[in-house]
Amino acid sequence: MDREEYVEAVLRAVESIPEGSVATYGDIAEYIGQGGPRQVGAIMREYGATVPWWRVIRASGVPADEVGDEQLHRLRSDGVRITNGRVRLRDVRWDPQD
DNA sequence: CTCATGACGTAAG
DNA sequence: ACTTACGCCATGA
Repeated sequence: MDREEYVEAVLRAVESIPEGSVATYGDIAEYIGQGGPRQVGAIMREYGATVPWWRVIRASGVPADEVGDEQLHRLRSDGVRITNGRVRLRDVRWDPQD
């Protein structure tokens, strides 16, 4: 799998996250079966603007510093419960079969 | 080829 | 719960 294919795979995965669900960087990498969280983050930094980027968050449930509050606002408008600047992954974590 | 970097993750203190 | 360390590994200099 070359880089272009990898980029496409990441973007497709993110597009498939339904409203109301949230995935971690690691989830995306695992789903693709290639690379790791840092690679996914690198792709998001470069191409994230073209997909629902706000549905991808750190495993801790806290947004990446770069996006911060903007991400929390968008998630809340998706109907995701936010408590203390934090997403409850327990409740909303993406399941690829959706 | 070596080196630094980083929308990350996890363990340890 | 917070902070620090370290592992990770593709990418660019």
